[in-house]
Amino acid sequence: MLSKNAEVAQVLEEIGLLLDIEGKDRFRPLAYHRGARAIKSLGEDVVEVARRNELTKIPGIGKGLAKIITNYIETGQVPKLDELRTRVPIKVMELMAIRGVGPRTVKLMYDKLGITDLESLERAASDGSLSQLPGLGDRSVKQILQGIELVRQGLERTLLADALIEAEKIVSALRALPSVRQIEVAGSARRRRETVGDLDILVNASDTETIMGTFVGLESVAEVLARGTTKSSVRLTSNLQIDLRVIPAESFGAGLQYFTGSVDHNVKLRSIAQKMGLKLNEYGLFRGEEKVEGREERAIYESFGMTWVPPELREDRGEIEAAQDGTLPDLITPDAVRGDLHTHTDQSDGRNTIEEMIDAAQEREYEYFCISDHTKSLTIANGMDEERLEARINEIDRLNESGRWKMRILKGAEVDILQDGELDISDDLLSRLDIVTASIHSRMNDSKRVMTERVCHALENKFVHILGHPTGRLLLKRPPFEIDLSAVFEVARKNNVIMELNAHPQRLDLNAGNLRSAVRAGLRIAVNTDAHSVAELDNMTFGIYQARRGWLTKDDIINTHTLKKLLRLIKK
DNA sequence: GCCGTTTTCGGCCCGACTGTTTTCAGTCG
Ligand SMILES: Nc1nc2c(ncn2[C@H]2C[C@H](O)[C@@H](COP(=O)(O)OP(=O)(O)OP(=O)(O)O)O2)c(=O)[nH]1
Ligand SMILES: [Mg+2]
Ligand SMILES: [Mg+2]
Ligand SMILES: [Zn+2]
Repeated sequence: MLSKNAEVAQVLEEIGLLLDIEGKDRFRPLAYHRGARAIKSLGEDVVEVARRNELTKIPGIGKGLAKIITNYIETGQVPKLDELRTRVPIKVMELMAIRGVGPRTVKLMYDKLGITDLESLERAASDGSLSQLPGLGDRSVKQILQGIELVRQGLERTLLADALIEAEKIVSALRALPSVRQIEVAGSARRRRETVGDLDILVNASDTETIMGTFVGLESVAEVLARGTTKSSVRLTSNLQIDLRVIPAESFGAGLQYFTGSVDHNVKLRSIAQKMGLKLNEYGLFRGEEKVEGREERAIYESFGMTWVPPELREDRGEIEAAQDGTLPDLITPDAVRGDLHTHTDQSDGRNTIEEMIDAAQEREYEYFCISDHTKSLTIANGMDEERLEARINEIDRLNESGRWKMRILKGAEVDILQDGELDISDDLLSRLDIVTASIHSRMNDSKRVMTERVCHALENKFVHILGHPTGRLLLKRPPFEIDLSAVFEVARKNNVIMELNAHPQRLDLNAGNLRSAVRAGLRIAVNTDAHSVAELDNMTFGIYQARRGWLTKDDIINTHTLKKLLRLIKK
């Protein structure tokens, strides 16, 4: 099951690959690849963007690609792709997914041996015919056979949260080496993308030999993909790929800039350098032979008359222009958070008691903390009925009165939005809560129109403060349900409802693109952990990462405000 | 196909590693 964005990206990707293979034009396929990347990292429903007629506002999408996308959304058809597939009947997506196999190899294999898919390639590799092709020796064939297996296993991306744990292990192993002066995680992990394709690690060191040796010799390494003097790659037993780049001190800033990406951000920056008669690469910024900058990443941006761009924004979505104008946002930082407005206890499906959760919140020096267990229709989560909710309200009153905690404990609930958009708890009881979060937990496959009406209706309930995980996505598992977010935003604005940024590493919902649109639509955001245990309170960090990717500032986020201001802002 | 304080035409980022190759094309970052 794919989201529309993923479908559209795949269409563009496949056209790009087929054009690559035809080899007629070097640059046209690049445009399709760039378009595919742009849609993949859009972080907003492409259907919505198309409906607003704003596809060509996306960098890399022009009239041509916009037409293909619109047509695909409206009819499900892509004549250009059908035509290409007829001319070049190759399953490019699966063949080119093999490491080491690119367009030239696919074309050669097709022309000489009629290879069109993994199966026919495997046969040719096994019966010896493949190694007869020019440029393909026994080593290549062996690598291809291994590659076929990996493709069949299905290469998934990895959740940022999981990847960062793995990164820390590798970083600490390498940091222990005496010749290592600096070491940084770069790539999409440094940009805090919610999922990463691999880990990219940059080292500043004098002695590259020992570094590379240690790196490829790490216990978790399953396969060494490349080993050079400045760059090596391995695949771990977990199948996660790690790229290591070693760069000398005087180039470390340029190396970090390069290795952080994104590709499109890099290409744009390098083009700007070019136009200024300069050259930017991972070793520095050069005027002719002379290195102008390189040690400090910041100085490279400043050389272009830009302010330093926070890695989370480096996606070529307007950040370069904003850096030139000096109008980059002052992004939210973790220390600005004053409380968590969505947490669970063992009253519903949480693991810890209410007191354990409050103690943990106190340790995090919060000023307020909302307990918001599930309500009755979520039976699978042991949701509370009115009676239990009322008892909970009284309990929190007593806890606040006890004076055991400096922090204010807010009375909340995560109330289920029913099939008809009504809530499963009476207004009477809702009125006694400080914070009401309304969430969809059922019937997520209903049509877009139904889902939109359902959510909008719930937001019109005058006791609802926050819409919980507004699109219901589960990363690597379930795409967002279909919903017209612009309509939701409009109703939310009218009714003073806040959008949640659910900080669970598998949700991060709203995502970056939608956060940006929500704020543009005049809404505020609550960054909430939805913690089901004490440990999960630390997921706030991932929420802040995503908020930064959504260009959010402190003021956009409701739980950076003091208790007093918070309560005033949520008032209907 | 995209895009614009050097252009609406004519450019399009730049470098490392591998294999099989006699000097580099292909692939990947
Ligand atoms: N200038 C330039 N830099 C590139 C290119 N490809 C990759 N890079 C840089 C920017 C990337 O962020 C960085 C790491 O490459 P990756 O392929 O791992 O991409 P990234 O980490 O951004 O995304 P990922 O989550 O791994 O798919 O290397 C390129 O074609 N040109
Ligand atoms: Mg990467
Ligand atoms: Mg990489
Ligand atoms: Zn919840």
